[in-house]
Amino acid sequence: MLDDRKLAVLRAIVEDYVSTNEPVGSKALADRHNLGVSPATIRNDMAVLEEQGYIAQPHTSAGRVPTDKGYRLFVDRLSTIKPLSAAERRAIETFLANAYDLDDVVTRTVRLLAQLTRQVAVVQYPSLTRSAVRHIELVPIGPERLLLVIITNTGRVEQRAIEMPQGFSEESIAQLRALLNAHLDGCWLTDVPGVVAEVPDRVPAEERPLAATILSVLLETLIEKHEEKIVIAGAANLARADLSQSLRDVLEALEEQVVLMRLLGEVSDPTSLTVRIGAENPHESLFTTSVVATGYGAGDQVVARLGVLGPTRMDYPGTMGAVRAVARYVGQILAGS
Amino acid sequence: MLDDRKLAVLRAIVEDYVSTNEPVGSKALADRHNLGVSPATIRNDMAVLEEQGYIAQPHTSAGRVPTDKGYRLFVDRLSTIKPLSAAERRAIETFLANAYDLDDVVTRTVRLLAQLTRQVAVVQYPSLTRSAVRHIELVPIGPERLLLVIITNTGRVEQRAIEMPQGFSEESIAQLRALLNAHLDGCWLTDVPGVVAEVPDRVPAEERPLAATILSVLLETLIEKHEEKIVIAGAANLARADLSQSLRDVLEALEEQVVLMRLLGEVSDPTSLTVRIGAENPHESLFTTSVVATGYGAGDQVVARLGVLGPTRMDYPGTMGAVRAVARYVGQILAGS
DNA sequence: CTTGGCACTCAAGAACACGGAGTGCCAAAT
DNA sequence: ATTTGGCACTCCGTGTTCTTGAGTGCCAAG
Repeated sequence: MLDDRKLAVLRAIVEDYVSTNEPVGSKALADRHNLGVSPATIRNDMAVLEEQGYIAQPHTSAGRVPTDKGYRLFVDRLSTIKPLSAAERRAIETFLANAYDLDDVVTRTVRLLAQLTRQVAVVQYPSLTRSAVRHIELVPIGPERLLLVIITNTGRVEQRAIEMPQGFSEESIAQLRALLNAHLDGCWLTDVPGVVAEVPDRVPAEERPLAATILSVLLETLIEKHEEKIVIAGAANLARADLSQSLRDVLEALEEQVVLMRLLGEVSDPTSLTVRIGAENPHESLFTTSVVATGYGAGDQVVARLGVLGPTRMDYPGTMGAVRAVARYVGQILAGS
Repeated sequence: MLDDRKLAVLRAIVEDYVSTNEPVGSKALADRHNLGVSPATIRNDMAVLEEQGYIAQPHTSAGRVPTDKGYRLFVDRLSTIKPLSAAERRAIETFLANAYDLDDVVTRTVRLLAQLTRQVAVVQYPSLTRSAVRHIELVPIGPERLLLVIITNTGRVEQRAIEMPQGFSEESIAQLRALLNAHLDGCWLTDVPGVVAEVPDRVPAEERPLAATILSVLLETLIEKHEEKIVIAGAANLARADLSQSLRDVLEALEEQVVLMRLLGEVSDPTSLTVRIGAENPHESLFTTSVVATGYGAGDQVVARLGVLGPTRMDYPGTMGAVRAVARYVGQILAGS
């Protein structure tokens, strides 16, 4: 149906269009890529490609532009992920190696990714579900207020204020803190609810109401924070890509956590690269954009995802290379912690 | 030099231009505002205003547009801060009242402000300098790694990992933790360095190296985090305002912490509203924008600042009203904590 | 199946006219 | 001394028309 030359033509069209941002015609193709055939032949091929929906012309008698379907074919069959240059690798390494903090790792990663790809970078904080409790702290911050702090082995620190209208005593807090840590230390976060259910039995009867309040907040926090935190960087790069009118919509979409979640979230395979092109995206405002995402984590377990978003007219091989490389390095950093 | 009517004309020009986004001519002014004089008279006044640099015409024989200087005069002498509508007040109250967390307060505030003003909102986290230590926690998270957590009375939680190649024992950590809390609890953050200096003397000689490492990280953290955290929201609103070409530059500027700091930071009077118009801004990319900012905090002490950024062609009275109102409510929330 | 030739299409740009909003200035009116 | 109507003038924006050129589709010959 599509012989090799037609595929080569499609590849050439994508490459040229990505680099020039102008509809590409048969003559230009014949010149720039030595396909060994005349423009007329290319025209015939292009007619077929258009008929099949891989390319389109903006107006009659303009050059051709790849469609979403065309990009899809290009990504799936016509391109190979471009490895980074040595300089880029070094940049990643030095930039990430100096991070001293989970926050810092994430912040640096998102900036790095934005800079490397010259696109909007999106990084999700390591998931709580894959973490274990390292320590639980209860700190009084007022006569009727308590701060609950949960520290996980992935370095995340969750905090939450608790209102205690009935008040509390220092000792009962200390007791409860010890109890919680004894039971929950090292506990897989997904197992916490089960373990917590048993705790009240070990508490003296008069402390039960206090404990109940705190435990319910604890569970609530874990569930709420389950909706993961996401940071973005490089929004300015969107202005460079001429999404023109829809720019505003895209920016708006990027400010909604929910959309971001779905952007990275819905995946088939968590370890390999996911590329979502144009209308494949989960939100209408993003129909003129593409997303390249992947999972990252310490070792082989995926704890979160990261990726970039840009115009569908995007350098897929390069972007994919950068995303993959950054994800790997971040994984190493996390594993080393 | 400028009689009342000329000022009225300037006010009318600013108001019309802000609402229509088109250069305003003498006839339109005479119609829409009943100034009681003819267009010809207004033309004379406009000629004077232009000569003095308060207004300008984009092209010969176009209407007039306010200059930065014109906006400045408008803000200083011709406008009164517009109070919010009852509905808006209620919106603020319900939206902020449900926050359960410092993070949550800040996040909600910045979104609220963006929505209310339909501009880019910028909110600074409460400063550490005005806070006191509530609790210090040391948590082992590996054989050679320790997590230092500092909790302040403003609800901020700072964390930082510490590498301890020499290792450590549980007891010495517990000891040090107790010691630190005994000395630093309730201690004004600005006083911490002085107090910390005395700590080593109270530590058994064999623990000194351990303590020294931790203390130095503690100080470092306080100094580093001194550069405050800032969040923004509503970047999409920039796309609506037609900053056209410079949009990219503005977005880029907003991604740099340093610029943001200076945006809110350089203030004469910390409690009242600061308005910085066009070229008064500290960064060249922001010369087509204005900033309305103010301090906020519990009671009368200012712990941080917040504000919005938009095109110089901005509804100053409305924006100022919203910024002031939000700052007050946030102050109340913080005071209530 | 490929190629050169050819007529056709259409977007983008230049040249031009023109209507209109707005100005500046002046002389008359208040 | 200020305000006002009148008037000539300036340009911006818009619409029209032409031209140019890149690119196409088709066809007949290689």
